[in-house]
Amino acid sequence: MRKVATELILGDAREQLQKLDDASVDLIITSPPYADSRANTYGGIKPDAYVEWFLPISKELLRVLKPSGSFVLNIKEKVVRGERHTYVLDLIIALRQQGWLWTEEYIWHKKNSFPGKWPNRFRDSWERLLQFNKGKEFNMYQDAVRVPMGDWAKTRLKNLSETDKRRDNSRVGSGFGKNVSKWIGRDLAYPDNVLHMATETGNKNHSAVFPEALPEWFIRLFTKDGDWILDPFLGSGTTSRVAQRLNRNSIGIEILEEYYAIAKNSIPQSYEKSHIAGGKEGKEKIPVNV
Amino acid sequence: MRKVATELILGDAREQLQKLDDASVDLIITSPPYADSRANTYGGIKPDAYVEWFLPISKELLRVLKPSGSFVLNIKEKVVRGERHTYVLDLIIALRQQGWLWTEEYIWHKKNSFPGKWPNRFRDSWERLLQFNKGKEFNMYQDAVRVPMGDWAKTRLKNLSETDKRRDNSRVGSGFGKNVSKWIGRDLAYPDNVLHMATETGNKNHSAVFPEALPEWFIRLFTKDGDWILDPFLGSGTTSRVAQRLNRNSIGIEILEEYYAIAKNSIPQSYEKSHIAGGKEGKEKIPVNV
DNA sequence: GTTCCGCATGAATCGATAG
DNA sequence: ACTATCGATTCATGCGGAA
Repeated sequence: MRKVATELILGDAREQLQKLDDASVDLIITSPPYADSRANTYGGIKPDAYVEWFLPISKELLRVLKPSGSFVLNIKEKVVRGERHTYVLDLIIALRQQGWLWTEEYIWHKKNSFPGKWPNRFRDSWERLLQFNKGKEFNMYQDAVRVPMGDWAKTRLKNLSETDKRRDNSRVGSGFGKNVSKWIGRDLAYPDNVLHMATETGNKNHSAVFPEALPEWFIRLFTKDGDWILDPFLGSGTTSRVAQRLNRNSIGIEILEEYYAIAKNSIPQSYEKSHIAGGKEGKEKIPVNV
Repeated sequence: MRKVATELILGDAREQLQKLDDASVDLIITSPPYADSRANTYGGIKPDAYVEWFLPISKELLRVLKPSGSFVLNIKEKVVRGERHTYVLDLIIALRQQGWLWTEEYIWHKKNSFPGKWPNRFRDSWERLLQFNKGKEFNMYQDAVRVPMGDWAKTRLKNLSETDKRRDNSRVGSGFGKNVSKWIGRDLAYPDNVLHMATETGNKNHSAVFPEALPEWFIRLFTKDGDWILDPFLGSGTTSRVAQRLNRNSIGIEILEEYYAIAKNSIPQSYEKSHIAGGKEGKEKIPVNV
């Protein structure tokens, strides 16, 4: 196993990003705090102020991303007074004005979305995965996500429509081998831009905003062995954990000590630079000579 | 079987909509020509001019829709020079300024999307279904679209967990037994806002922009027997056909004679008013006294 | 060792009540 | 009138203990 660096930084993304080198990261994938959510930890950004809050951060992201890299943003707008708020739409438009290209919008379909019943809407079971780039040319390793083994294949098999699921259930009685053979027969199919993945809820040791399969899919798709991955809102460390497992270098920034501790404790062999994390020698930049 | 009216109108939506009464329609569901497509019918609207083209139409739609009605817009932005164009986002923002409320965005996941392979993107297998309303109160018949529930319900009913009991105890006034009775015999759950529907291919003579299951779902959700449904871009008649089958009155407008003919021939017992379709007596409004 | 089943929990939203 | 808090609603998932 090759050695990779897994930098975990405790601090505010707006400050810590400034220490990173220009064009030094191959993939940015993150799930920033949504408007008004996680108010007790991240301060609860107001919907109307969301774009204004995010633009200085995305400006730094634009600087540190390599021209061949991609930026994947997991976000969803909040419902305010019965209406979907437009701050995510406004953000997309603002990011384009900042210099980003809005390449694609993937859909993350969460089957186990938050329950509830309301008179005017159903459960919201999807989120946006916005892909931005610096130019029209970027690295994409499509073959890496059609590997028929591993979590992705299992997820694809497990998460089908209700109709398919019923068929699957009825198939279970007649033997599991039938399912496997069906998958193997289709091993040349590329995926589409709708990802079916369940959230990992609190029954695990740590609660993460997205399941490991999600960053894994994009890491495989947009990076190769030894590349650098950045998550400026690391949370409990999902992105860094997956990056290390896939043999990619990574930098994770987390503002909240509690989450930072969870990330640090759950990631084996992480090479942390406490002098950077402590902010004592702010001039030093990473990643260099790790 | 009750008699319903199925008006099919040959003409330009911008003109024909003016003949409809104020607040006379319960549901508008349509799939307008996307930018740059159907160039020979509506002149191939350029992406940059799309909002400007659509607003006069949506203004009429706002007028003819009942306060309790919904407007469901099936639309998808085009990829221009490697980027997703923002005209759909711009349209949402513009429609809000016009007075519409952006209530919800449903995702239509097309399981059998058009195959293809590109160096920088996967198959686009989803489309937006934007729901707009005139106010926060509107008709919604959620029970009409319930789906089979997972088998968890059976086990859940056997024994209620401690948490369930605690949650039940916190309910104001309602007795414990009353709550349990709500679940007994129930095998239907409410759906979420991601719709999994395959496109209809092959076996039909005409190509429809959406499968019958799609308007059917929204017609069941937002209208009741005898309500009025409008599709200003009818195409080959899918919306009108489904509306008639579900015993709803409907008005369909189509500009292209070829599609109009297909719709007319494929819909049995349709009560057309040729003098309106021909535009000779433009003053007459429908639906009245049908 | 398997399979089965109980069980807690979650980027939520609405409407009523209170300040 | 306007904002803040709170209770009610609801279902897929995966862990862990039991069969």
